[in-house]
Amino acid sequence: AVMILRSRFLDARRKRRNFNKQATEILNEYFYSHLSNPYPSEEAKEELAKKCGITVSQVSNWFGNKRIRYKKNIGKFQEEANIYAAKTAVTATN
Amino acid sequence: ENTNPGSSASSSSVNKESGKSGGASAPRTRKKRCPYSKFQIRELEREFFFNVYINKEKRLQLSRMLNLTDRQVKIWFQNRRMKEKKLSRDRLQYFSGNPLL
DNA sequence: GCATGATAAATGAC
DNA sequence: GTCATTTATCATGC
Repeated sequence: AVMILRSRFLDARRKRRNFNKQATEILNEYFYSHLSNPYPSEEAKEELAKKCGITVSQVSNWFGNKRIRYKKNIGKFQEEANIYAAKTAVTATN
Repeated sequence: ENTNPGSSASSSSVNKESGKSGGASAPRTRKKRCPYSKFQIRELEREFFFNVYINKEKRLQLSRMLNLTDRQVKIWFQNRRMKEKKLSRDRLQYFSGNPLL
């Protein structure tokens, strides 16, 4: 009985909701500006979580998914990579 | 419902890689993740309910019953403890008026 | 129909 | 042992 309730709690949490566009922007900006080492520290994760309005676990999930999906098909993310590369370049010059 | 390498008679299959022997052994590919059956999960959860840490004796017994390696059972308990810890953190957030979510 | 977030096996650092 | 992670799988959004 206890385990049933427990599994209910888990399954309920698994109902997924997409992040808002601003949060995705922030996460992608960090990812593509640290493409050589896309492993944010614990402090960086907390800061990203606060800025995005999500939990640290959700930040870890996002980076885990992003790293492997990027590695598996770099070509598919090339356009996206260029966009954020240009974006960070602009902010750097300003 | 399950094509697990453990569900039935097929005993001698996948694992074994004990090879640490003479040098040239291949890069030993990572074992492909195979989800466990409902029966296996039920028995693992049942034991986890009694004690979060499993001793070697029960581990071997359970691994034979479920057709898993003792290493798989050991790792399952490790992951299960981490899962329980995360659940505790989530419950804390849930009951402490956190404006997240 | 895939994109996406979360979870479940499996590895490795420490 | 913990714990961040990789990888595949699951469940949902759209």
